[in-house]
Amino acid sequence: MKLACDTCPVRDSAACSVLSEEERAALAAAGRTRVLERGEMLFAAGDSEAACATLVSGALKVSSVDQNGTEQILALVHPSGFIGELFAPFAHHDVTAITTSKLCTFARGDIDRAIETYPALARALLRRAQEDLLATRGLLELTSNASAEARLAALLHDFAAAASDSPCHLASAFDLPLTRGEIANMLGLTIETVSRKFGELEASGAIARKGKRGIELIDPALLQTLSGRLSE
Amino acid sequence: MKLACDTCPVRDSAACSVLSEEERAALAAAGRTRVLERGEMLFAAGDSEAACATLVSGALKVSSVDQNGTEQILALVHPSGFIGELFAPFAHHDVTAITTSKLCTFARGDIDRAIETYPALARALLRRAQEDLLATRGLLELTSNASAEARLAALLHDFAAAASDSPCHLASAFDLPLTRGEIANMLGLTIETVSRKFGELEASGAIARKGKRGIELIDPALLQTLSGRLSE
DNA sequence: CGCATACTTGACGTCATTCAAACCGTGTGG
DNA sequence: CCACACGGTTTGAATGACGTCAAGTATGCG
Repeated sequence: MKLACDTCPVRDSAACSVLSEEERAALAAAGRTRVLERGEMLFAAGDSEAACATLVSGALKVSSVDQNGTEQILALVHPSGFIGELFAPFAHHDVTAITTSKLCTFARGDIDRAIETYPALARALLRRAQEDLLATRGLLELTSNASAEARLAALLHDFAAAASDSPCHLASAFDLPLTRGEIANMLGLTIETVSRKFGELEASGAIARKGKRGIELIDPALLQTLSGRLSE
Repeated sequence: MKLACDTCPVRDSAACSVLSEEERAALAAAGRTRVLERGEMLFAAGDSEAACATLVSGALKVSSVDQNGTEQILALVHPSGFIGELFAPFAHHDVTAITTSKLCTFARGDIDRAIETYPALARALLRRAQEDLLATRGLLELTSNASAEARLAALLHDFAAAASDSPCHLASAFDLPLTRGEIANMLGLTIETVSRKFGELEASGAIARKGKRGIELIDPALLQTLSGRLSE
């Protein structure tokens, strides 16, 4: 499918937003849009010709599978995020849709060429890479030291921030983008522990559960306290 | 101090190696070399005008301090590595020398200008950022699921690889670049657990300890097995 | 209606932490 | 030269948090 940049919801926030109209059109000629349903993979660890992509809508997870066969979620990708290891000969991780996702994909060679041709694009991708690095280090801080309760509280806090429109406010109610199992994989816990801690957070009055996925923030300040983070 | 690129040990591997002689000279005019002793900080979390730097020799750690006051090591930087958050208004983490380190530092404004002027430099930094991302995700995989023994075994394996000259061989003996406390902070463990696991690794015949810092690899294959990693 | 998938809950075991004490190499001062 | 203190390390015993195993409860889909 051809790209339709004109109506793209992330045209002002994705990496390609730094290009001029003509440059964008030239890049778009090489790209293809693709839709992935939940569970479909963009590429798997080990793929040698893994595509690169900008996420237009939906959500992806970056994960790996260790020798025990358990999945470990390393990052979530939100709309306008960029996926792709530009300099590695093969992909190191799996990338999978966690909700129906629309992507703008490019062959590696085309992206390589675009980076050479449009220096601004290289700078934009550099910026994204540094932001990804920061996010990954945040997850690392979380999973290394904190208790199970603190990890879950912090993750809920992040989800509430991501679900909100404005960058500085929390959404007071939102749906979990992940299953319990995925939350557990992300936080380095088990499903059972996550489930128990959800119960404890609800009992403590920090949150309320609405069905399986719905979360309502009753006491955001308490959640923040439990997460063990200073108010940022 | 002025830069002396001609005799720089990382002149062929650092980000600036992609520049031509003239370009490098122009960039060097803006840079300053700096030496940090163990424990000295390049910059601290929150600094608004944190410098950027290429590490010439020695080793650095990137760390943050959580509200309990415990340090969490997020990454190690080896020679030819680049440090600096180019797009953030302030530094998010501390950067500290763990051995006497020689750096090539640049003001943020100068680096910003260089990235605009030399597209190849932006691409080189993009590559480094993606490699850093990969390394951080590796540490994330390690600390999330693995047992204390597996974490330590994997870290020792990495150190052995880093201490070796050739990228595919392990050094058979090397000195630990970190104290027990730093290893513990890096792996999300306590000093006591690290010390115990060192004892168990030695008892199992995988390694031998020579003094406080020295490590000799007796059975690298066993170490790999204990680390729970498939042979890569 | 029946099965599958996701989630919850309980009892029990295990591994890492915690608290406490001893150890060791090094530098300092008597 | 020895006594001493100090930082880093080792070791031990007890506690506790999370994992494991196992059963039971929704929710949804064919």
